[in-house]
Amino acid sequence: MAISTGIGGGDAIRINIKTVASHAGVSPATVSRVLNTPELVGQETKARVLAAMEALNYHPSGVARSLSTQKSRTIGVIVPGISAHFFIDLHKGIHEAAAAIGMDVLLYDSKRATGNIVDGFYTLKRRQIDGIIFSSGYLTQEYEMVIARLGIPVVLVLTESANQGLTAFKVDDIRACFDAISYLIARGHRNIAMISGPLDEPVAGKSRYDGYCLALQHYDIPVREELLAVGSDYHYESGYKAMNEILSRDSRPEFTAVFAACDDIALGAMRALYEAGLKVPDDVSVMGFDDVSVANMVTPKLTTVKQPFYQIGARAVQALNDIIEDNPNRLPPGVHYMPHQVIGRESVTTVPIR
Amino acid sequence: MAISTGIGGGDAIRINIKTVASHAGVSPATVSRVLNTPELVGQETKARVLAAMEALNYHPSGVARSLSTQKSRTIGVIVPGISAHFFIDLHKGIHEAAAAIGMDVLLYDSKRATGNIVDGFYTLKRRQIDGIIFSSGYLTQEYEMVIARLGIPVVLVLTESANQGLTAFKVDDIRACFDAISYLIARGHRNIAMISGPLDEPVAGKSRYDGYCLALQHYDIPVREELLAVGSDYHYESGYKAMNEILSRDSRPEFTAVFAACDDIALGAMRALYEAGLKVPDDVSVMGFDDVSVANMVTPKLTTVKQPFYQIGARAVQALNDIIEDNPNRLPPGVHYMPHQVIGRESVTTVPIR
DNA sequence: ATGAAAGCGCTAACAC
DNA sequence: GTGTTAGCGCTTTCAT
Repeated sequence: MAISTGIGGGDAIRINIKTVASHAGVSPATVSRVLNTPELVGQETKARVLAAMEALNYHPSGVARSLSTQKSRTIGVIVPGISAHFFIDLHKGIHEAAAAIGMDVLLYDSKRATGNIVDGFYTLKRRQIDGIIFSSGYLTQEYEMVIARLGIPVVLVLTESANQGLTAFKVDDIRACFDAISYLIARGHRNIAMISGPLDEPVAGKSRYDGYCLALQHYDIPVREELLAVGSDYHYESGYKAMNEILSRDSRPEFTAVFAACDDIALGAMRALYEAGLKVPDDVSVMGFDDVSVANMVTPKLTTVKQPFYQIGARAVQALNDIIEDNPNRLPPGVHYMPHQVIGRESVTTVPIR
Repeated sequence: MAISTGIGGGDAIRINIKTVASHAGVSPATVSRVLNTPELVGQETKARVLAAMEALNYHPSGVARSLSTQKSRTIGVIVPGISAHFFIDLHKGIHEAAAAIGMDVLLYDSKRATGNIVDGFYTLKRRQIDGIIFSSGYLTQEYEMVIARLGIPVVLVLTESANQGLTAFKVDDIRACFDAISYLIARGHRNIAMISGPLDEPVAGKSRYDGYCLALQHYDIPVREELLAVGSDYHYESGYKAMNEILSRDSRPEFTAVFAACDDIALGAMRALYEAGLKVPDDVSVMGFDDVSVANMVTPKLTTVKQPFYQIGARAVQALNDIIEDNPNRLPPGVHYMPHQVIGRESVTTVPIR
């Protein structure tokens, strides 16, 4: 006998709930109770158990617990790459909100060599995560089907889904860009160039350009094609290249301001302007989007539109948890817009009247 | 009977290994085999099982597997805050290397509201993580004792431990700073200011200042106290404040270059210099440390010392895995220095001969 | 307030 | 090549 319940003669003795129980002279159930519902345990029994845990250096197994309860207290986060400045605050919001409710976070990079997005869902499913926060681009029908099959709660962040069946948190990109351009127009700019992201990308690509167009039209300013350059992604280099592309067009268009689809692009554009001998903001104003931390660390400090990444992350885990716990007052599916804000700094100035 | 082995009349049928087994007309063990050691299973049996999995939309439970194998294929990472630019590449290295060997990563922020470092060890222990990568400052004796009690493999990153009992990966900070200062001296600088981190912090604080002093001494240049400002942390604001502090000293010391303990500090210093009407690099050269991505996105581009964060992260997970698997050719404990590199860009220039 | 016992879903000897 | 069975460490009715 002696199924290795304790001091049996073997290798390193594994301290588990049974060991603690027998050491404290109680049943495993009681030990479990002091761990989970201490109020249901008698004072002195509890004390004995606690002492035994301490003495035995006991650490309850989360995986055994998860197997038994069918919950892992873990949320999975699917992102496209972990290096964007972009994601720092989002992760912080997610992590802190998760920590606050005793949840852990498992990150899945959908761009990593061996995987892709669908793989991410499967991987996280295997891990028994309780829910997923998804921010890896537009959520297609295909993904929605996978999610449905898997039966995992999913909340979207910085993006939205094809048929609005999932709850999502993001900024109103069109509106935010409309406001950005209005800010520029209010300062006298009328020839405003834009460096967009890929236009076949619905959320940060197309809609930000749409916002730009809408604002121009609203103020009766013609949208001119020669003032647009489409970046191939959202990085510094793309901004640099795109700006140079505009600068080197046959008939170099006049413009007093540039609006970039994100801060990194704006920084690249500023560099190109600098190399072309143009001063920011004296010769041309530059406006970014995101308000990543570096926006405030460069000279001139970048005027931009702030996305509340931290809050978006935090709200997402709350919403996800509400779904997981089946909280009656959980949010309905659909996009929930989070407030953006134009942050005026140094890279935009008023156009001198001449 | 019918322990809910399958079609029993209940709520949502849970698909587990048994369901798949009976559906395929084999035993659970065989299903387990096609999952783990497919080569030991007959061709057509395997096919039947695979088909059953597909048909039933089966996803093996990682937690049950972990409970059974006593391994979670997860590594924990303890960091002080997740927002430093600093950590982006490190995390990328860790994540990609981990993904490559089928491991997941659980991040624990030691600065998060409810926790501290010791708490982090306990939390991760409960999660049954297989090992820990620690980068939350100097590893004290106290922490080493906790680690020993917990019996978890730990690898250090960007830091070291009190008694060298753990394997660690980092740059040789003293040497790296020596090289940085030598680079400046080779370009004619002799009056070199430094903005250090807190000097009571051994790895990035004290040792980087030591490297600075050593280099000066090596070239017979006196170390002058009025050329040092101690930052209260490693952020932009500290650099800004520290630079202003030097600039506003009673007898403003002469200097042609500033060496910062990290890039963020360097950026703050550049701002202070700019506001003081001093041009970089014409009036004063600035040298950073780290080579975070923004170093290359500002104008003038920052000359700095590159720490190979990505490689450090990747090496750490390899080393940790070797310890976990008890690989015979695993690395010995102690610090393993990773190569640093001076990256010459625009913020440092040669001192004009006068 | 506490105990007994049956699972949670998988793996790993050990048989055949 | 495949099946049997005993756990892995915890939670959770159901008794008492």
